[in-house]
Amino acid sequence: MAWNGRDRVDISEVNGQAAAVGAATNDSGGGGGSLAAHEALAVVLQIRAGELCVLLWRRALPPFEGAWALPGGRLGACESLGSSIRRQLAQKVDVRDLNHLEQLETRSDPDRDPQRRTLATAYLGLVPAHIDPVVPDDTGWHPAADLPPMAFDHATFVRSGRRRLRAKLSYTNVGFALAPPEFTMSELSGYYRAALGHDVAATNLRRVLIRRGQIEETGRSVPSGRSGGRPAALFRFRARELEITDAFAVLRPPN
Amino acid sequence: MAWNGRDRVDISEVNGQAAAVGAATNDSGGGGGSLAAHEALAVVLQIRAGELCVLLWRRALPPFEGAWALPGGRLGACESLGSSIRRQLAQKVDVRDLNHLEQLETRSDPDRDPQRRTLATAYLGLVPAHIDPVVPDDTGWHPAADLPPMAFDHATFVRSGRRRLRAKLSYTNVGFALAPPEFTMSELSGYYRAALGHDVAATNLRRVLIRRGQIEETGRSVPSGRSGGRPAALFRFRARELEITDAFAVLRPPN
DNA sequence: ACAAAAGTGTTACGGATACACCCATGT
DNA sequence: ACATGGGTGTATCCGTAACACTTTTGT
Repeated sequence: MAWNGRDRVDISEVNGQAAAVGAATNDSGGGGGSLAAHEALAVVLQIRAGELCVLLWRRALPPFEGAWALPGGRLGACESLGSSIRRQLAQKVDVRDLNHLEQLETRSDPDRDPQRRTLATAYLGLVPAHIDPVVPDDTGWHPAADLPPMAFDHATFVRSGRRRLRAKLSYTNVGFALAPPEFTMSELSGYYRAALGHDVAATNLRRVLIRRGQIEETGRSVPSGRSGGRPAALFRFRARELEITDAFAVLRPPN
Repeated sequence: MAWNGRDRVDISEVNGQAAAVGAATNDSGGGGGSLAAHEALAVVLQIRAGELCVLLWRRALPPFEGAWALPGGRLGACESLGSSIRRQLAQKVDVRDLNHLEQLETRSDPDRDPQRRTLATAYLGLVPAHIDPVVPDDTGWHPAADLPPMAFDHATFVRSGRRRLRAKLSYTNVGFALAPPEFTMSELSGYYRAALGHDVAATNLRRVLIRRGQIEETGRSVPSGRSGGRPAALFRFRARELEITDAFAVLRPPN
């Protein structure tokens, strides 16, 4: 079946002049469109004690009483989703030192919240390893690989964030968002190991990241520990913004 | 500053029992949260005449009168964003033969729509090259690399969709969504060339895709044209669902 | 026979991994 | 001296790009 005139008016009503009057009332009914609650959530990840952890808070009230949930909450009337999640992380869990924040995805299943229709847009936030934010009592870090019982569809957001981080570690410089300002190569390979879930040889990691221009030597080094060993050189990431350093290696343009 | 009790109640109000009564009224005001209009949009791409094209319709009314816009519209009360955009593409522009549909991103800038607060979630839809949907008069295909004047932030969604397609061509089997059920290797390399924006040698493309198990020979071939030449073998994609066929080649697990 | 288009074989090369070996320090 | 951990050099391997060559058809 082809398009009919009436449907197209739909679009004009939304973005056009017609929407200016009475929009809030005539929308809530049928298929024409509805106003829905919208919340911003964050999958905040940090490497803690050699393990990739996610920040969760424990719900005290139903639904999902006692289950763990992602920090976040309702979108304000005059803010974007990005600034909303930044504000809420700062206010509610005292997380201000995100080195990186990016949008993950939006879930819209009508039944995802049993109480009322709520859309949720999740963000991936990364906290560098040297920061230890003071979080509320009901809030804590949990291994991202071994989640406690989670509320709503929040577990799927966490898995999505983990996947995103793992993928980006291999073709971008996101590492900067996991590491402190300066680090040794064995520390860095520890962060990579925790995030990727498998061993990463420090010696080759160094070459890969230097070849790509992601890291550089600071010139300084840390003294060796009590068991001896050569002092480790200190490195830093050259950029503090996300960059794609290894655009896909296949189907690349001819010379 | 650390968390204070009042803020946390926010979250509970949203997802908890407190929200059951009076939510629609007490939300629209301050920073506590608001109900917003939400629309689903689609960046529908197809290779047409050797060029990557996007489906747009021309706005007849302000705002952005005369500018081109992505198809889509308001989210219905009882549908998810994915089913909403499928419905609207079928109803409004008669596009039913999407081989692939995936979410791109959600934009929430309060000023993105000058008339009223509207969030938009864009999807990437791919139509195979052998289909020619009957679209309304005000709707047409435009080269994705050379967009006409676009309404709202829609141009940024198109660029985002193009980037996504290009990236996924190199590490997934999305090609299946651009190509007809059967194709010759030179046809396929034409689709890749159009989508990637640079030459793709058919001879190597074949080896790459066969090595990865993406395509296989059908056993049949097409007769050569009037200018002669060896008949071309016909291939097909082995899967019709998105698969990651080349997980990132670096920082891979040790043997 | 010749031109045209498809397909195959072979080489070259870029980039990563693996691993042996060398360096700097503490005890 | 020797143990310990960091750093360098080098061999190897994997997969793709490039390109010459062969195959199959039409005129």
